[in-house]
Amino acid sequence: MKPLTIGRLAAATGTSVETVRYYERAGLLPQPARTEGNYRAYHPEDLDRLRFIRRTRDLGFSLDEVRALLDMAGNRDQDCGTVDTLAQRHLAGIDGKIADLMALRHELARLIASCGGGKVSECRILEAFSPGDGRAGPPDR
Amino acid sequence: MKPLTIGRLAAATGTSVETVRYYERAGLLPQPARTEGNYRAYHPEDLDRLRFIRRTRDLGFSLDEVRALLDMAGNRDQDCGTVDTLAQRHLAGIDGKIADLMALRHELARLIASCGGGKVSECRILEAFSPGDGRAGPPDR
DNA sequence: ATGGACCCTGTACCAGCTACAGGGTCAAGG
DNA sequence: CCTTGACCCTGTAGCTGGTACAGGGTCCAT
Repeated sequence: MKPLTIGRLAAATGTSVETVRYYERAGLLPQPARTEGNYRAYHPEDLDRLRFIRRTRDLGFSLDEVRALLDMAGNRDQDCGTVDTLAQRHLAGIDGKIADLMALRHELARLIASCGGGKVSECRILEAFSPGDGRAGPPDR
Repeated sequence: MKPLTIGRLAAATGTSVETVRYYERAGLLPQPARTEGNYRAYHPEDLDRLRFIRRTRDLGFSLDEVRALLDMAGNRDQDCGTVDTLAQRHLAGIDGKIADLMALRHELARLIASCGGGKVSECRILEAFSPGDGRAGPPDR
């Protein structure tokens, strides 16, 4: 049966080889055994671990959070409340980001709606980017 | 009257001095004149320009986009359609991000709701992070 | 003249990768 | 057996948008 090289590991998880090595450097993946020719030789469990990492990354957790989650997942007898807490906090962060983007979106949409074409010198969008005074108009140079 | 030093410029626009210098390096702000003692000496127009930059950055435009917007604002006789296009594209990008975050948010909320407390070994959240098979559970090591 | 606030340049750092350069290894085909 | 090409190795630099020093110089008030 085929050895689990870094290329195969990467392909099986939709990761790039470089990213796998990066995760190793970052301490998310263990340093694997090496073959005679100094190739990384992974165990099938590493596949699970990497999939876990990808999944949590896809859910927007930072590498630090992923590390914490991996630790938690390792302590099978520990209470799962910490996991829940971390997830909740992450959810709150996401909600914050959504709210920020919505506000921004509305402002931008309002600006765009105000553009009636014409020359730059009378463009409402650019005006809105400029300071609120009635002076000379947008920045020089 | 007081010379417009970098500190004053920064303070007047809610920017840090370091960021102002960074914008200069990045080509967003012109290289200002220098005093005898090699201090940057700004013109009042630079204030406008920096405010423009801050405003567009707050609206989520990248530095590249800001540079483009500054160029457009400089060509006062040009058609403002390009500005509109850039803004529209930016809006679409924001909408995309919002959609992504919403999807992510729902998934995460679902996961959190599934957590009934207890030990890590039976935690639904961690399970959901793991590969979809019924095997040994979360990553080792 | 001295202290403190300000300014200067240059460099390194953050996340989370990505993209080389310059080599070594391995397996298949001729 | 040798070559070719795909893969792998390490190490380093780059990206975005700043932030944070270190180690110096300047300015101004007291």
